[in-house]
Amino acid sequence: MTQQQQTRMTKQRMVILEELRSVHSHPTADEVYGMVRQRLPRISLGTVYRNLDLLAESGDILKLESAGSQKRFDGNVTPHQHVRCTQCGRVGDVMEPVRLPDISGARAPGFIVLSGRIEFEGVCETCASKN
Amino acid sequence: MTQQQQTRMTKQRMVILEELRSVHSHPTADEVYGMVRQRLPRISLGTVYRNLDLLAESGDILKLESAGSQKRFDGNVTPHQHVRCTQCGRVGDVMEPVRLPDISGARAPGFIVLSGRIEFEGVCETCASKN
DNA sequence: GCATAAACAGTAATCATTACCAATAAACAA
DNA sequence: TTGTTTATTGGTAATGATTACTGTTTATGC
Ligand SMILES: [Mn+2]
Ligand SMILES: [Mn+2]
Ligand SMILES: [Zn+2]
Ligand SMILES: [Zn+2]
Repeated sequence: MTQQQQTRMTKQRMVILEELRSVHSHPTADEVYGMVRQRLPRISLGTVYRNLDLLAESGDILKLESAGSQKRFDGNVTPHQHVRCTQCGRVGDVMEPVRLPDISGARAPGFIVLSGRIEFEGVCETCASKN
Repeated sequence: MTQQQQTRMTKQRMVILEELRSVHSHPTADEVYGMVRQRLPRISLGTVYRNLDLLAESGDILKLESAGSQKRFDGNVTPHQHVRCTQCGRVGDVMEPVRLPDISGARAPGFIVLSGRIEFEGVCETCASKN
């Protein structure tokens, strides 16, 4: 019988969660580091990474996956869809979600398909104004 | 009048393209390197990366956006959908594609939504048998 | 308070990808 | 065929994001 590992609510973890919930910007780990450092100037980047992973694992935040580039985090765990700017990688929330059609027909040899989601691409205002 | 930059069909570029077209496995750059090295033992990893990018830019191959720490490449450029194994990151092709609904209603403040695609997740045979 | 071990700060290591550069070889005209 | 041009190469160093390590700190329960 393995002892259930305790998790402690540290000041660092608390602040990371609060900061992430206070924005809609889907920041990267490095951006979270910048935000949190205003309140905890001595926090280390490693602590930010560790807690972002732990918070994602416990379901308190979302870890947004995308190939290659750096990962982004979301304090809003209610189901919603995302757009990614193809130029800078920024992520935004999609209002009026597009309903995902029935997935059950999707066959992929050698795979068991479990879920599907719609992934949007576009351009953010900042990048659009640069063109 | 800037002179249009020439592109040369080198042995390396040719073999990378051929090898990528000969498989359905959506290999990573490192896996392509392994495949190509059987025919060109002296090729460098940098050359593989460079050519994969050039081939993707010219539309001869696809650079997949799907999540994971490494990017994956596809020699099949005809439109199709992908599943990604959540355990190992392997990518497979989806037969009987699920039709993407009209996305023109998708609004995202601060973004111009340009496209959408369905991203599938699941488990590959290899990982499934390990459970 | 005191003991325990989860979590921390600081730092080194890893992994994927890019950048650099002198040497090589496609492409093309003579 | 030979020569000229310069895109591309192999080898290697550098970068950027993330993870691992380690001695110290601190949240938590008694
Ligand atoms: Mn969001
Ligand atoms: Mn494919
Ligand atoms: Zn942008
Ligand atoms: Zn798998």
